[in-house]
Amino acid sequence: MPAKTIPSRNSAAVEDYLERILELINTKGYARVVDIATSLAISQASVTNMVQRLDGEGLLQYEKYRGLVLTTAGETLARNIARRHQLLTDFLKLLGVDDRVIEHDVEGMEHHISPPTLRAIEALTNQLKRRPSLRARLK
Amino acid sequence: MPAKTIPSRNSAAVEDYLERILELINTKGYARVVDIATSLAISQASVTNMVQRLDGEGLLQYEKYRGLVLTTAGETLARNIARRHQLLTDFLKLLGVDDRVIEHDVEGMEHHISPPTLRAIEALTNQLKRRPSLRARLK
DNA sequence: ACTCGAAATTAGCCACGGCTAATTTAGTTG
DNA sequence: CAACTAAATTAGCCGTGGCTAATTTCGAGT
Repeated sequence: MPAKTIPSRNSAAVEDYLERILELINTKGYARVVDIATSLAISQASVTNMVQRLDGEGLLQYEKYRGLVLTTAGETLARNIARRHQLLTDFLKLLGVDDRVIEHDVEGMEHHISPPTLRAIEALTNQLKRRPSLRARLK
Repeated sequence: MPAKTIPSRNSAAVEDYLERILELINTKGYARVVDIATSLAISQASVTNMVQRLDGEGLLQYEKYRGLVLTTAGETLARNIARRHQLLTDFLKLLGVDDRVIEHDVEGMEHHISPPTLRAIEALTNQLKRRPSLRARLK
């Protein structure tokens, strides 16, 4: 059995990067530094920096000037982040929150929702989906 | 009409400080640097620093070695923050999330919930309160 | 009034995650 | 195949918000 990876809490920034990288790979087939930078509205230099860090943390494999791919660990993590993002978006959508506000708030809060809380919100969302009368009462 | 205050986005840190300061004032009648530090689990030096900044931003009045009081602006802001915190806590409580998890998650996410989202969650919470059968379905 | 300990402050440091400017690389194109 | 341009990288900077260590202030008690 190989050495365990140190837990190393993932910062909100790390999660944001992974989320966008996965999204780019899913939609374009690859994630270049310039695309990540544009998507996150930050400079290419900042992206290069972070990508090197994520490589060091084993979340992606990166070759200078060549490109990057997510590792298994990185992809698994990114998928979980994306799923959490989608769940929160669906939830707020059901509550009738405006799309712009949803986007803004989810981007902020998603990094702070633990698995148990997420499961609870998921259960609630599912109930809400099959109770249009209840949803109507929320306006 | 006096000069308008510059919007100046309040950081999560600023909100945390104001929240604790109001809580201390409400429970002990005053908020000393040492109490704020203990409550936030950070050093007294960090608190002194931030308190000076909050004074500069007009959220509290601070006199070296003497103490501090919230300004009207600071108190109003702190009350809104506290209310948002309570609302989120109540909501997750109704969902059956564990108290420890609630505390942790609310502390993280509270700073990212905008007023419209908060209102939507409030409305939902109120419906949930009068539907024990629905609540039961969430377990 | 003095002393002494707790509280507060200052000075100087650090990591994070941004930035710009300058440089290097790679790929396309004439 | 040489040159040009877009992409990427490096170097060096900045603000935020923590920290420790050293110093200063305050106030209580003898």
